[in-house]
Amino acid sequence: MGKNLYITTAIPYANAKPHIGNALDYLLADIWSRYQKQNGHAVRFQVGTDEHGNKIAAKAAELGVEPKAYTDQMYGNFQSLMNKVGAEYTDFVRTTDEHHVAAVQWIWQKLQPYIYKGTYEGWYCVGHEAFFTDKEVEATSGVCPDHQKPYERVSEENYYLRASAFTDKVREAITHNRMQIVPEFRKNEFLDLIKDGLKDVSISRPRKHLSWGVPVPNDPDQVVYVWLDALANYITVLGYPDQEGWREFWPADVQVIGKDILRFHAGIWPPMLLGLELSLPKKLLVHGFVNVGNAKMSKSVGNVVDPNEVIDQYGLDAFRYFFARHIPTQDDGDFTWEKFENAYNTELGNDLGNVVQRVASMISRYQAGVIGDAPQTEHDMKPYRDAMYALTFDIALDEVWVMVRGLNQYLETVKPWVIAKTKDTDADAASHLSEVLAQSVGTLLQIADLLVPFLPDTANKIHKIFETGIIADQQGVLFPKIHQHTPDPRTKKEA
RNA sequence: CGCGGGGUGGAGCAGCCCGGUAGCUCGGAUGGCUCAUAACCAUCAGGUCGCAGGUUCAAAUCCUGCCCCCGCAACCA
Repeated sequence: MGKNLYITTAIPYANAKPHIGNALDYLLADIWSRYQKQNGHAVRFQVGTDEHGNKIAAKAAELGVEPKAYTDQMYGNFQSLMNKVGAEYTDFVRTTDEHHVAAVQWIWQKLQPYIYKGTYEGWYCVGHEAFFTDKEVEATSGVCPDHQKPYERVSEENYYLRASAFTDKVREAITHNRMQIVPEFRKNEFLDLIKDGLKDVSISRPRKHLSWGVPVPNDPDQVVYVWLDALANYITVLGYPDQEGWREFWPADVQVIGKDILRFHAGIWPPMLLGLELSLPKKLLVHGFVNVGNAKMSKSVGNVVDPNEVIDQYGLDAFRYFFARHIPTQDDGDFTWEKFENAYNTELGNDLGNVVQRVASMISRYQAGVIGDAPQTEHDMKPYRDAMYALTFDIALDEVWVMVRGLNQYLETVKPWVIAKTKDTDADAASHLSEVLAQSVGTLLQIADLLVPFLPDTANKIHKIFETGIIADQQGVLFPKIHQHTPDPRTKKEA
């Protein structure tokens, strides 16, 4: 058995419905997790929701309920999305969990040597109850466009975390990949960002400006800033600091995040960990955004794609397939219904589904469903394994499809249907045919193994069909054609 | 002069580091086959490899200048 592994996903802010970006987090983490489990490792897989902060409080007030009551009804949306994308998570954390809150306060105490009180000064809008950057203030000529009031110069007392003290250690860890930022260009971006050193970060707010959050220990006027609170989830969910077991899983092997939150995970999180005398995570996997028709997804444009809709129409495995292979693991990707449906029909249907069908069908027809001995096939798995290790899941799937194509080409070369014509009169032909078909089954079973992390249901179905040595009854074909968004070739001919 | 990535046949990409047949997937055309989900297999379609120079026997690949696009730079998944 392998060692214990730990993977995390960003915890989304629970003030909105989950979207495709969240789904991507869960999917990538789940692929990695299933792959590791397949290879005999024990994997702990964290997910959760971030439930503190002004936006939550404001939304709750708007609805006339308590903040906690509000998040109680919101977090389930995320949980159901995780389940819907098939994420086999092991731990679900809410930042309003009692243990998490207590642990954050414990962490605050432990970090005391690196915490000091300072003054934050900036442009404040009373209507927003929030500070604005110089740039924003300048762009609006000093007047808040939403409230038609001038920004006020306000200073407030904050606690600060002395992140600057850890600049050298953090930079060194990133540079030498002890905390590896994947992909490399994100690493370089971040190193450039901190070339003048890490900045100390404000980690609290006066209660009058932030009412809904973890109270700062021993200071009733201050509330813990949400990022410190949120980042801590990765260890509190393991039971840190008081429950047994967390040491077996920390440091995390992979932390999956979106590109927008890299600087918190590379600039605040490591100083926190170092202050707590904990190891840094081994890898940060930074994925990009999903565009729709090359445009940014946004509610106002109305081009938001709901992952639930995709899954409901095409099935879970089709969803996982497209977002794993056609949205590059480490960069932005593009979704359109046409692209999706094309990939579904051609790659899943014509390539994979069809080749499974044709092999199964030949065995049923020529050998009454008896497979014979499926030999261990000897395809080169290294490119696939390398891609998985490099966290380029899209490339790994490319490799699987090389095998799928290869099998179709193999069949075309040996022509089992030709051999079958003489098998009744030629004993050699019969055994040759059996050998060829068994060989094909061997390849399909291997393909199924490689698909386990990506298309668990499909992999399982393929196994079911062939594993007993006799072709099982098939419940229809694997990926039946769907033409909702693309022309149907069967009707096109008539035109 | 902020840092970085990129401009390759209709679309999306690889190749460039280690110069010398321009490759892959999808789409299109033709042919083959009939085991299969109107599928599969083969071949072809001939693209100034952003522009202009330079180095070289030879450059998509190295050097210089220019044009254009994008990411980060700013608490946008």
